[in-house]
Amino acid sequence: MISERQFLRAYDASAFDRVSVTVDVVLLSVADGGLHALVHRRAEHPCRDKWALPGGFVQLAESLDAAAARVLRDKAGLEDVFVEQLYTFGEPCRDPRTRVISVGYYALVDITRFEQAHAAREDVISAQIVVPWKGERGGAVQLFGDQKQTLDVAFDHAEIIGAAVKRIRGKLGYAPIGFEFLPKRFTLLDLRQVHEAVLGRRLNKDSFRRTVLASGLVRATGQRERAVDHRPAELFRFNRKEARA
Amino acid sequence: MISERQFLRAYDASAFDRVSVTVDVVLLSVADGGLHALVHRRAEHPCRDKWALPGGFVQLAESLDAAAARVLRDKAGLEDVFVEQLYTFGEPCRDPRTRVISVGYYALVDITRFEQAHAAREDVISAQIVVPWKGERGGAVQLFGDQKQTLDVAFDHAEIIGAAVKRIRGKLGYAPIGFEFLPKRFTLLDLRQVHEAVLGRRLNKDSFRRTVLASGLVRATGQRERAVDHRPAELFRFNRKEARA
DNA sequence: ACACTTAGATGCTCCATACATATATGTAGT
DNA sequence: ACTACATATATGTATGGAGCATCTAAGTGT
Repeated sequence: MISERQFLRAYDASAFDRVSVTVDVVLLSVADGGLHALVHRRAEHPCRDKWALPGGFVQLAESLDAAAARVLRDKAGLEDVFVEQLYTFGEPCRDPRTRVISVGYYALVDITRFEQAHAAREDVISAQIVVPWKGERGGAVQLFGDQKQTLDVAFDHAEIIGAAVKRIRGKLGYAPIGFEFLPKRFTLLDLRQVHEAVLGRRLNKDSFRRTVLASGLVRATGQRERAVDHRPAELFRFNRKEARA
Repeated sequence: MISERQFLRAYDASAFDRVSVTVDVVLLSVADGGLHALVHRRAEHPCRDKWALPGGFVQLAESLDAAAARVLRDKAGLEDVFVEQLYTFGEPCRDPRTRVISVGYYALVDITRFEQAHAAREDVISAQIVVPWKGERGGAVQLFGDQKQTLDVAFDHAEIIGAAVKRIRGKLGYAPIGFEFLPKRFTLLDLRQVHEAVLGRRLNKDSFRRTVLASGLVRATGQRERAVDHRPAELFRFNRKEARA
């Protein structure tokens, strides 16, 4: 274990006109009517014991997208995930060690894969927890744990999470990204609840239904949900071909 | 003058796990019913004589936004410009010298300032020309000069320009960015022509008028345009206060 | 058989935009 | 001064999507 002071000295010595570039991934999912982001507790300086996004340095021969995929594979055990670049954060002092520019990404998974990622890497990273995002207050992103406990977030990662949420909120209106939060088969209620969770407000049941059916983005499977104590809803699939057109 | 070969050797020698980060700015304006981007002819290797975006390396103690503002000041003679981060381009071989990651920015100015930027720096950069953007063909961005001459664009800068155009096209629908292309006072025809140029299609005259007036984003000045051989239109101003709300 | 719950369909209203028409206000020509 | 012309500006109408209410369908539990 080395001190933060030692860290700073070691990094400063190698700093010239080149900088380090990292990729930080906001892994998002929807559960219990809210958005959740995956964070882990940092085991080392700097920001030790604070909560941080999974991330890693970009390798020399590796594209940014590849780095994001690698981070998801190594730190969350996930492959073939919907992932897109978000924004690049480059304030000179965002990392106390040296100049580190972070290219933010966001990834969207259904709750099953999210739980897998949550459980997968307890050996490598000390802990990973689910953090519901409750909205902004005074311009700053607020993260809450189970009992509305404010999280102590490392670096500028709260800002990155906030930017990710803002981005998918906007994108939900014109891009078929809600499906990424759902399993292969889902009911229209599931889809609407995803949208409500992302947007943070209730949506009209019938309008949502009509809009989605008219969009051609979903295809009925003929199957129905099971083990419900009411009329079972039909199960739909995401119509990826239509989404491209 | 040194050769491309010398360049590669010099840069390879200093390459380890850190990378260079540049900022490239797509300076856009609207004229003659089309979007124009500012590019200059590179005087040095690599990509000598090809057309490139104004850009520069990010300094160690400088934020990304500050780097973009510096590039605009030094290479285009512009200050206080609307500028926003676009996307970060990081393919390993996008620069033949070494690993260079480029944070793309876009800046929007009215045609007067664009002409200023065009004329300002002929001493430093060999030439700067206006490039109308005509649309995509086969997925790749096509750049045309005066006589539909396809430009030979340096690095992946055609991709960056294409991304900028796509971004402002989408953003025009929900953000007040069309005003950035206009002088302080403008007619509603001016504003509509800006929107048409950006979107690449005609808009309904009356609907546009009603929508804009109802948005509260413009404030009538009471003045009218002059020296036109028809009924003069009223001059409006961008209502920045309303835009924030 | 009946109550209960949610799914799913249908009709109506409201609002924003596209489209059409009418009027206003300047210049230019006679 | 009058008229032709061009564009600005205003108003009316149709269309389509979203919100809202109501009705029927199809399961479970008593």
